[in-house]
Amino acid sequence: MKTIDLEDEPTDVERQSSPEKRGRKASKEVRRQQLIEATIDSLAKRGYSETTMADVADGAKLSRGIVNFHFESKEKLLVATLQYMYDEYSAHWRNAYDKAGDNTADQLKALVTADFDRAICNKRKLAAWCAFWGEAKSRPTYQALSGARDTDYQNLLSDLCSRLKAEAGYAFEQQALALALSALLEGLWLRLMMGLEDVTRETALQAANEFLLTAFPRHYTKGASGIQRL
Amino acid sequence: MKTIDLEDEPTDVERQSSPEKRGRKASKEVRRQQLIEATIDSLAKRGYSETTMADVADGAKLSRGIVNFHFESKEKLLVATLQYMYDEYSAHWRNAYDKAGDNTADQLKALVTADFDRAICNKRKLAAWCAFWGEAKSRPTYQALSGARDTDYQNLLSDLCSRLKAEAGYAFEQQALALALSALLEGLWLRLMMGLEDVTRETALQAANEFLLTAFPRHYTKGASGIQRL
DNA sequence: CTATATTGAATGAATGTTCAGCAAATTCTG
DNA sequence: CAGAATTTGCTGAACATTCATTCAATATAG
Repeated sequence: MKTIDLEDEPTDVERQSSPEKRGRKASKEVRRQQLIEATIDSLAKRGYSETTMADVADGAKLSRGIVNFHFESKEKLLVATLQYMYDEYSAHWRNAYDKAGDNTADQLKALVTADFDRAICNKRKLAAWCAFWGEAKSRPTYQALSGARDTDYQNLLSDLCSRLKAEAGYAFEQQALALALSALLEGLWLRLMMGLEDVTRETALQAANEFLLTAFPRHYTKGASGIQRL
Repeated sequence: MKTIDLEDEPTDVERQSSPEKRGRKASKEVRRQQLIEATIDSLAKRGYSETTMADVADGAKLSRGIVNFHFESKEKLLVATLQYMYDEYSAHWRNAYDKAGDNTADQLKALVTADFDRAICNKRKLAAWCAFWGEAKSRPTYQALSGARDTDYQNLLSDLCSRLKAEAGYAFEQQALALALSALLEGLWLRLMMGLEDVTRETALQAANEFLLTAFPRHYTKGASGIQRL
């Protein structure tokens, strides 16, 4: 119970896929990707306000002027980074949804579980998300991309809640509950990021499951690991 | 349904209580307070990374060097601002709790309702909170104060959930549910701050109430305005 | 050899901090 | 109580630093 289970996955450049292209002269896309990863690192380590172009360049082990070459400006680098995280998150939940099968309860469970997957839910990424959240209000460019849970996601959640309600005749108001659910997920992310109390990926997922359990008692039951579909 | 109900309360210096001391020479405490309010304004308007000492000084309609005179540095100004918001929030929920009477269900409802009170839950304050959240991870100084919902609050929520469970024999796991509830509240704040979708103070409160309704069906029922204790 | 990617020093703008001086308030003094 | 002396709050120009951006020179791949 004492170890915080939010370790980062391997950091830095080891992530790079094509080792043949590591030296001087890598393709445009590889460099951009490399710089975006370095940006996420810096956002996580130093926060938005302390992330400098030099940090990013150093993190990527490249020279100072490199970022302005591949991205036009700091602003554009950050937008590209946010877009990358947005796309990754988006692809992740869509994939989880596609793999979940036809059962509505399974689909909802899959979406919730996916949110706490190591691949997206780790200190590094959460810290980067939060860095953008902090700036989103005053930067129109960020706003659309900052709420990871976008309109599509929200609509899907709402739809699933609606279907479960129809299936089992729950009394809740579907729209309010869907909002509650997505806010809960985001709130748990925030808690994980803060990393104060002993909130771990596991306890966060438990809390989310507890919500499903109480909101949809006719669909889920307590299982050995987490919840099961009835 | 189209107007966003998140207007700020009167901004700027009009908030000041003692109008006699408005000219040159105000007491140390009054000046500090004035500068803290200007800081919140700037955080809300420009975000953390764009908030400068000049902005704050201009916002307070005072000279450039004033902040370093009353606070030693920018860092200390920001810490004082965060501390102020923390104290205010803390006093607010404690007051709501004290006024709620002896009934546990009433107390929990009062805490939740207090969270969406105009006095704390408005664009200006939420934006300022979020600005700090974005920096909290990389600044140890902020961490303790950034989670507005601190240990005391969390313990109280947990305690209330526990009592309600004992009263009515709910099946939920008390700790997970308490975490879910406080994360839900923070998540709703985040949503309100982003201000994209038509999430208003009212719909946010509805979502929170929907949670109480589904989690504690033996304690609450749908009422004319929000929920009622049974 | 040509085109392209990369470097790193130079530049200039933005910004936190300092501080000598000024002005209002307060205390002292005759 | 008047006026001098002192304390206290405040100003804004000057300074130093940090940082994004530029670009001429250089290295590498094809």
